[in-house]
Amino acid sequence: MVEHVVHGKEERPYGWALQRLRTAKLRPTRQRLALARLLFSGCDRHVTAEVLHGEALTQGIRVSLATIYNSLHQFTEAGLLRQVVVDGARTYFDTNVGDHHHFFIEEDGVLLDIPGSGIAVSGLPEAPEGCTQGRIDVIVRVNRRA
Amino acid sequence: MVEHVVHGKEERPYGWALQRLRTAKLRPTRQRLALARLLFSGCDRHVTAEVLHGEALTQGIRVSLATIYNSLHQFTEAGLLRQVVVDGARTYFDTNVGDHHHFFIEEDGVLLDIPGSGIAVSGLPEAPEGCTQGRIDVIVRVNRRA
DNA sequence: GTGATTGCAAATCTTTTGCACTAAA
DNA sequence: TTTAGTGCAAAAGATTTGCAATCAC
Repeated sequence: MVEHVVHGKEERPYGWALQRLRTAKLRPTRQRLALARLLFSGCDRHVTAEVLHGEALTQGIRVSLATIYNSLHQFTEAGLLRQVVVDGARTYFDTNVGDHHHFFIEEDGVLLDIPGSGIAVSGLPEAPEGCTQGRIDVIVRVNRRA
Repeated sequence: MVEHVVHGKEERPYGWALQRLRTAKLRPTRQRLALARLLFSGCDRHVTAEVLHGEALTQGIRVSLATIYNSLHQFTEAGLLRQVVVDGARTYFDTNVGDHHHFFIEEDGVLLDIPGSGIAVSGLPEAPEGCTQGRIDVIVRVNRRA
């Protein structure tokens, strides 16, 4: 049994998912561990509940869709994931919780990260009366060329 | 019977909705005319299908929800409305089709326009390989202060 | 054990669809 | 007429919920 899984350029100890769940005060159940590994072991990704579920089943991980939804929301609350809204039809969860924005390819519902460094939104008025400013989402919609 | 309806600072001839529908090549039916008046007679607004439907019923306009959805999409295709996605739960339609962005008050699902003039997004990379850039949406999420 | 978590199936909610009926041109 | 548009009720999707069974501690 391998002791590490590769993550982009760096490696992550196998017990990494366990640590993250513990830190997030989420009981490391079989399902949550498996999902955490699916989500965080590779490069950054954008998943929908349906896609993640399919992936889990493919890899022989038995999880119900309800648990997928629960976990995605719990991970999001814990700051391990970020929700991205681009398309009324489905919700995307992004493993990249850092500062960045998105390209959205409308034809095939694909999201691509745009690193946040370098991007600036200027000329914004201040938040409306009685409101605190939160996250700024920039979505650049793009279309496949004919 | 008044001959004009007020629209912000300017006035609009009563037959205005009719004109818009004709121009958009949409048959001016009783329902579409009524909805066009509800949508375009006052200030710019952000409506959901449900809200528009309720409003129509309140004013004694008999329309089915299916027709509301049909009309909202037809108006959007005709460029009279613009769809705004901020919240996976429902779709908003904006009567302001000009260049602008939005504040979104998460607590109560309210959208506010931010005039586009003056706002600039700098540092964007070019669209991904084989793609043409479309609209850029900037959503500033804000929260009610305690 | 005990309380948190899971799975299932049913429920909910928004949006879409099929089709007979009605109205505009 | 002729064809587009409407309403209804059913269907479709995505997501949530209730609750008994199961698991982590």
